[in-house]
Amino acid sequence: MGAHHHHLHEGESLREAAEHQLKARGEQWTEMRAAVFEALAEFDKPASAYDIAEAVSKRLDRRIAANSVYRILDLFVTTNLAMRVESANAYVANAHPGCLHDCIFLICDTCGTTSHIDNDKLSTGVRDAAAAAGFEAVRPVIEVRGKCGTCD
Amino acid sequence: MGAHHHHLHEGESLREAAEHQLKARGEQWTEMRAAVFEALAEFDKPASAYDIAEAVSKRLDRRIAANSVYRILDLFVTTNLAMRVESANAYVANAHPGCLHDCIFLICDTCGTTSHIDNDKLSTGVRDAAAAAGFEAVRPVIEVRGKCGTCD
DNA sequence: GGATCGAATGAGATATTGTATCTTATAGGG
DNA sequence: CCCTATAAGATACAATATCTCATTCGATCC
Repeated sequence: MGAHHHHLHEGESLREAAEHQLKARGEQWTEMRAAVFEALAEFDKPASAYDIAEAVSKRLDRRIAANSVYRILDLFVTTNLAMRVESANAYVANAHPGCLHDCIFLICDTCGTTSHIDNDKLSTGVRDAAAAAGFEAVRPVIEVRGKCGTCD
Repeated sequence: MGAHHHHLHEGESLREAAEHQLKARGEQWTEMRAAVFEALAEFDKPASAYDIAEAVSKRLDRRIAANSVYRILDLFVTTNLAMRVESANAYVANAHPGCLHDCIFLICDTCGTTSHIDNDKLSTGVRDAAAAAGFEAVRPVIEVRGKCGTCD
């Protein structure tokens, strides 16, 4: 388990935290970005860009193209408002946008539910192991496919 | 670095090791599978299924469809003859097919070259952290994006 | 006010990656 | 030699990702 505690935002307060974080990076908090973030945050599983495009299209009652969503998701990932789950080709909202971690995703192959844990000892270990091999780690990807507690 | 040493196969001897390993699993070593394995082993970077389809098409001088390649790659992954690099949607041949590890990929974002290390302490740590969160780890995915020694 | 510039988004095409289904070929066991 | 199971071919399609160019909208400057 991560040995530390975050204030986990949810609902309105999460949206506000995200807005604040994005603005702090000198980026705009537009209607479109708000819609993408809120749609993303409402999914209880990692959502693909197309899932989000569909959700946002409903929300705004007009068709939103995938490329717009990809652009915004890329921005969210670089500003730590969202994370990409590589092994699922999908995205999740970051519940504590202000806080930077190498996070570890646990993805249930049965129900698709994904949780994430932080473990600085492990992620540091991965970075160190890379460094020992002469490799400069920029972005560790640590994901575990398996079975969650409720699917046992 | 991994704290242990494998006999790393290469060229003909790697092909033979792969053939042996596949047969030991009760699977056939067909011309097609051999062609896919050899094409895969010749790439110095992770290869996509379509890259491989193209290479095999040249090698056999007839068009090989992607789905055949996917079928064979899936087989190779389940029999540990190859591994999938999730963050690159690509595959690499396993240089020591008889030996089972949770491996750690180091993928250079500059040149694409990918190496892999084994570190049982880390992969066990990841599995344990998952277990501590009530999650049954089946397949850890540990990959590091960054910059390799020669691209510094 | 109008000209201009840059950031954000729209529109659509296209590229890439992955699956499903149905048919045909072929290897091995009776 | 025939039967069956496995492998591979053919084709269509679905899902994911990127590219190019056009448009919109503020902000700024004149």
